[in-house]
Amino acid sequence: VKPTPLPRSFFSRDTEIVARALLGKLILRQAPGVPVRIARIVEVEAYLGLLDLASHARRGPTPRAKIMFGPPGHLYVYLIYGMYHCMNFVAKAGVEAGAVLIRAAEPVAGFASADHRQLSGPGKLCRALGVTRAEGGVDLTSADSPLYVARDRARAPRIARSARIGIDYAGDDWKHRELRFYVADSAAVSGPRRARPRTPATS
DNA sequence: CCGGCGATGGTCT
DNA sequence: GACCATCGCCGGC
Repeated sequence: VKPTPLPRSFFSRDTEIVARALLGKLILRQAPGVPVRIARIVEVEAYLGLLDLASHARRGPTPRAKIMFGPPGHLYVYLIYGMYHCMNFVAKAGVEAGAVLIRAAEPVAGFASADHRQLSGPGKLCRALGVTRAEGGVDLTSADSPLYVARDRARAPRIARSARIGIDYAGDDWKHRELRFYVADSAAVSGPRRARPRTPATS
């Protein structure tokens, strides 16, 4: 029996709220001839749409960005540096055009490798899940979709936050805003942690 | 362990 | 024609 997808109302909220709420949720990836792959989200970034100078939606509904101006709960996938894909969940419809970038996850089931960091980074995540622009626009709230999102049976994780990664081109206002959220104690988080635990001296 | 850099192609001006 | 929400290799310490 498949887990029940999160409803559209989950995604139809402020993008920052959706981003935080996605931590600990499960991504279910189903493709013909491949076992179902399941991953638990541990790192995300909120992109606030038209006004956000770091967002692809900042120039309005261009061909690439127009999916973010549509209904929430759909998938936005783009190609970066000519070789990697990144996946986003559309969070808020209409003019706001919010989206949440999924930056890292923990493998739960269905992966060929045992590497616990194989999903640690937005490009690595899409590569391991086989997600490309071909999946762009799919409905994340249907159990029949090639990709959907569901609750996990787990307590709410401890959450930390920081500035977003790789957006130095955005103005001073936006590049410092703490719109990256991650599970504080997960080893699968990519990039820097706010307070890196120091290795205790070993005897 | 850390910083620098190149790969590679779509998107928008 | 410039830019880019990345990754992993390579060399220096």
